[in-house]
Amino acid sequence: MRYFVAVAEELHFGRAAQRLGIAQPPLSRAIGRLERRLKAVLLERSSRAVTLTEAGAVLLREARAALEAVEAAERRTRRAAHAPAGQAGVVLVTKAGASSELLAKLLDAHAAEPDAAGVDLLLCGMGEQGPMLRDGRADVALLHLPFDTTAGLDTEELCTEGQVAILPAGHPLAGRPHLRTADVTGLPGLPMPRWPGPDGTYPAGPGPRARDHAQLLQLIALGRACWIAPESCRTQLRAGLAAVPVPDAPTVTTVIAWPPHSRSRAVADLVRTAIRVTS
Amino acid sequence: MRYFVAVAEELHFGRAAQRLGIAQPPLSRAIGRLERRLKAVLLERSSRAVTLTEAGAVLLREARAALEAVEAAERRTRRAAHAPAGQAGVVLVTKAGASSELLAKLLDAHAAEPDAAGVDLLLCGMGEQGPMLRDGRADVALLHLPFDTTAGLDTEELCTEGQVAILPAGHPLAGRPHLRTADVTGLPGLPMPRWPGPDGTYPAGPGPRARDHAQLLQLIALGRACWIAPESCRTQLRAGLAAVPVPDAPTVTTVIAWPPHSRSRAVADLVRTAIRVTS
DNA sequence: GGGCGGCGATACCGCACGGGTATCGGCCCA
DNA sequence: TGGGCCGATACCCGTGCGGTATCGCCGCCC
Repeated sequence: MRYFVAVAEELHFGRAAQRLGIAQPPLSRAIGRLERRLKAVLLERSSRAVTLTEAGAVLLREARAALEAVEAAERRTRRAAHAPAGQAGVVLVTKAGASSELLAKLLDAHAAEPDAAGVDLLLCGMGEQGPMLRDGRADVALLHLPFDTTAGLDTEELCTEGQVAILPAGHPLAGRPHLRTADVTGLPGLPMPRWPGPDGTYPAGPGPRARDHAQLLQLIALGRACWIAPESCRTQLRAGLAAVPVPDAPTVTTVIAWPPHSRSRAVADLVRTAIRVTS
Repeated sequence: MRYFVAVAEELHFGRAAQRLGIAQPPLSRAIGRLERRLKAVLLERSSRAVTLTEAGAVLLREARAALEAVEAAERRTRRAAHAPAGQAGVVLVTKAGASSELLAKLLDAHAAEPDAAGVDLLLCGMGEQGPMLRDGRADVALLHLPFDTTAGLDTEELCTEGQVAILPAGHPLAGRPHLRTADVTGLPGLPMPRWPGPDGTYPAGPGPRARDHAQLLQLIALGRACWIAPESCRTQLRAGLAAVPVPDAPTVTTVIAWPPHSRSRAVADLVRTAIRVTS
């Protein structure tokens, strides 16, 4: 299956074999066997190009999910076994720089519980929490709707907040009591920065490129960009930045999420604590 | 992994091997290899009994999910390939005897769409829709909250309705304009029937045993039981049965659900049609 | 148009892993 | 203390997977 996913992604047996660290002939035969076993033609080979059939597209989606599931099984088992003193730790993942206040309250409250499991914190980029939960690198996540997707996860809502525009402190708009989204999106000389997608490339278009929140804030302080962010980030603004409420921007909901089949006691405890802290 | 799940469920190498159709020694070695590969002790063998370690319990949960995922991959691919004329069909699963009116409307509306994919209908027992979606026997399901769980599924709400008590036509309560839950639950001589769990066994306690809706309705008509069910079932009541609203019973929400990673065009079409039909 | 090069399939070979049978070793129980 | 149960080990065998060499096909370019 790993083999098939590699070929389906590369659409090229040679490169796929290279990526898998095997030679090309065994790969060809493996795919052939898979096709015979499933009694399905997965790839159309036309001597110049390899294309996915409809069945192949189905298998690609499903096989990715299946591989993630077995990776998750291996990783979680390894973690459970290697945990010191039989105390199974939980890995909590969230976007770097987001919800830091809530996070601090949650970690403090959880640490204060009797017989609390250890919590390992894992910070990631935007939109990476879902894959991390699915492939077992993490057990629980803090997500921010509507930016993150909760597809396939169990969730509990924690809190909602409005958004603010982050501007250079000296900017004319920084003194306003509030702004509309339209006021901020088209500012000459203050474009929204671009973020790298999951594949590491930046979308085309104008705007400076930023890799994380620190870079973003620095760009704004330098007067090269502006941004719209949840209110709670006001507590971590550095000098040279101003925040102005944007009432018509969508409200942001922070939720705690976990893969539905892995509701271990430790995860359930953490979720309960999170709800208690925010209610 | 299949091997480990078998042993973990049987807690007995001999029986597990038998269930898997292999001999016991290869099974022992396979588990040993797995433990070495994961660097984890999964089972405690004490010459008289086999018990799961904490890591073993984690792997059992995760491995079940992973196995379901690969089963799903195989099944869906097989279906996609064997579909006649390259027209990928969708399997819609729902509880036998539930939502039949909505179902009819949905199927009619969908068949009337241009270029609609074929829909295979699959009826199942209570609470079996989740596993069916997860292991690929079905692609979309109609669920009824709060009876079914939507954990790990993407859903769209379709409709909500109150519940009614189903009583023998001649029963004294059958003439009332409405009832409370408490009026129905403790009726002498009219207990709630018991349903078999997923493992096929009946919970202990009083009440006749029923295997499906037909048996249930017959039991009620015979004056041996009563039941509380969603309003929509009134349209399919046979003679000898009466339905009385129960305003304080929880309202039932019918949702359409699908596994999040498998949002194929055909599934998306069906979901859209379902929303249109019920809005 | 013919030679060339790229690419997937096939042929053939060796090893290693998964499966089988026979047997051992520890433990409970009679 | 011996028998029976159960998992582990020993040993053997076949299949499957991986490797190298080579073929067949088809665009491309000189």
